[in-house]
Amino acid sequence: MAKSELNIYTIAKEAGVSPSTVSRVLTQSARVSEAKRRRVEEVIRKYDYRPNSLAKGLASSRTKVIGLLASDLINPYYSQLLTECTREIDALGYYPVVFSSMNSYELEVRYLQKLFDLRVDAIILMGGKSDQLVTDPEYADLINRMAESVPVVTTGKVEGARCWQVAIDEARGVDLAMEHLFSLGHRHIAMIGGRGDVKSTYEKRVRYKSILRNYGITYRERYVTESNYGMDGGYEGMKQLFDTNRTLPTSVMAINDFSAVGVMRFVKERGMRIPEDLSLVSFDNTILAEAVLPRLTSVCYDYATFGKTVADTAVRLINGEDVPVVQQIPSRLILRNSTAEILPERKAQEDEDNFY
Amino acid sequence: MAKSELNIYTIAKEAGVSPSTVSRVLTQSARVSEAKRRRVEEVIRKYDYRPNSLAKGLASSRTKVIGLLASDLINPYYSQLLTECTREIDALGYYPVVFSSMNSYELEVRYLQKLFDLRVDAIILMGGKSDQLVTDPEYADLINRMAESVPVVTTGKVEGARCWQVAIDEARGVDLAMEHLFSLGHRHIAMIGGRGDVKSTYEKRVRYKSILRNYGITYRERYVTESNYGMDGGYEGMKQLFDTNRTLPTSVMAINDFSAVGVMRFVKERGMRIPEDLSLVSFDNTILAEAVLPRLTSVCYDYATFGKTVADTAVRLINGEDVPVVQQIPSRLILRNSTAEILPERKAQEDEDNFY
DNA sequence: CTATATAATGAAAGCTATTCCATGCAGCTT
DNA sequence: AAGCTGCATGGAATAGCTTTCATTATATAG
Repeated sequence: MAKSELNIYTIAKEAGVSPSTVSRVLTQSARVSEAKRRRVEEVIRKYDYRPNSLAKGLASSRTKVIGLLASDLINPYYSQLLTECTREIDALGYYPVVFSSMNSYELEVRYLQKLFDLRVDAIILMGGKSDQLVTDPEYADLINRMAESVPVVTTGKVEGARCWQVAIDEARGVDLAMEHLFSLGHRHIAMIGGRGDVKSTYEKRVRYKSILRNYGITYRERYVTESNYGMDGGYEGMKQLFDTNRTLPTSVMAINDFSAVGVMRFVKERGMRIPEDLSLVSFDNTILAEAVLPRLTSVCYDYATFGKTVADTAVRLINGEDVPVVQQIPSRLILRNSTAEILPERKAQEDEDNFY
Repeated sequence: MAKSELNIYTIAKEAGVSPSTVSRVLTQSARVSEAKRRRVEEVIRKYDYRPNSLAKGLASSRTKVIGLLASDLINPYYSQLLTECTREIDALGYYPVVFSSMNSYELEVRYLQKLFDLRVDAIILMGGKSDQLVTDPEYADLINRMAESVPVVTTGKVEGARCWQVAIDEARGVDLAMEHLFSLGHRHIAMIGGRGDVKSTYEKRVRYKSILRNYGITYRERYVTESNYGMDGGYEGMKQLFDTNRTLPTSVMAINDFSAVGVMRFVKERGMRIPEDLSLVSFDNTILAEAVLPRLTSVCYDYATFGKTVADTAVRLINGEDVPVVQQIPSRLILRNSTAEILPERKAQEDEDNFY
């Protein structure tokens, strides 16, 4: 681990120019005579010199780095979003650095601060505290303090904080899913998994209720389960549904692909089939939806557009451009094999109002 | 975006001490009288002062950041490894920053350099060029240059480069998988997916052949397919197997969980069942292996140990400790439902040497 | 009570860039 | 020929911290 001893002064001396000139060659910020540029570039190549990003950032107060903070890497929802966002950030000439808070609020706050300390040019927040229904005022304060010197973009709305939001149109997603189920004859639709204190989940539930009302269908509390976002959450939710209903609903919306997998597992264990005995729609349309059999009909957010919009927003804010404070990402429904028309006998059951 | 104007001098002045003293309070590098410390801490809190990491890193030539570069975020193999590694890095008092090269060698090189420019305290490489069978000499050179001033740890061996390796014991994994299949009566075992120019795949294939030889079983070229690491790779591989063999092998090892899913899909489409008609073992044991039905019997690397070892290695190198250049992570086999005893009729077929 | 070791503190240099400002010089204009 | 313009360049200040060294204050020993 030798000392590098290699800096802009070394290069300048070796090339017979001033550090300023070397800097100009490096940053291409001003014109340098052809001869000197060539000479400097030669020396740089000869020594494999690489400018120190810390010094550069300190001196210029721009780092060309955009910091991403996601609450999880294992959930493909974040992986895919991160990947697309990262791709665009790169295309726009910035470096994307990723932190994962591993679902810990404590880490999230710490890393958020570190991102600030590192003087990244913009901060992008995905999930976690920024997706809570009730915003922790301290968290909003923190974001506000950062927002004074660095643009902050989130995928959830942080109440009372001056930051930009690129959000999914949750309501539209629920519309699509439910319309699809209705069109297949389903009237008894459960909503499995997720926690009500998470904004995106809360919004889905609100829409779910309101659609039922519009269609004149009774809202049943026991059709909505509260559980985590993993497979076990879906499994538990389905079990709960099974335990609290004499007759099962004919269809289920799972809060994400993981929980849908949990639902599938439970259903399979009880000897029922998907989609024949139960239609299943999930949200997120991650790679998981393609991986299982039957493949999942899923609400899709178009990660490419989503990630791109987030990245573009960040960069435009860096450039001081005007950007709408809220942008919505449209949802689509990807039809696969986990949904089917309700069976006649189930339909009959329904007509007799045999559902408990 | 107001100017912060907030630096160590501001704090020093406000607290009536010198910047050196503030620095001492900040870094806890030397003793400061109780009274002054309290005073300084108070002022820091009052202004919400946060030291600039760039300046700190520049001045101290230590950043307390460890850079991770993975070739992919979507593959849960990397997500899980990254997560565990990250967890340990955090526990050891460092900040983990993640770059993803999105399977692009060009990006990998660029980000690797950026990591160096950012003066991270250590660099961890996962996959990509560092897992190629034949090391690109320019790449090795690059790593060697970095390695002069920063420890580099990889999950694959980079030929001719002075870096540390924490690798999976691929051979052992293959042993476990094949012994398991043998014990179920299988003699015709295919190996699906992956590319021979990827070291980890190459090593698996080499072991595969040598085990067959040890058991006196003919090695058949057409039982090994060359394809990518996605679901389509597994699907295509299985199709190829189907097309080039009059009688299918009774079992398959898939290069990873994704390709196993592809295999399952193809098999399903042809109306065959897993595990009854075909036993399937995969490598990596990612969350995907738990998600599909039947759940996959899979070779597991214990991501927690793996990630921890990688992180520990990096930190020990930072501290100038001696660390073995190569460390192996043991494999286990996780038994699930994708493998079963060979069917009697298939067995009979085998005895008649009816296999083509 | 002096001598000496030790703890606390400040001053100043250093880390490695960028950037503003001043200067020199060539080429034009009049 | 004098004056002006504009480009190329170097010098010096600056960004915000750490760290070494020197100094002062305090405590302990003799």
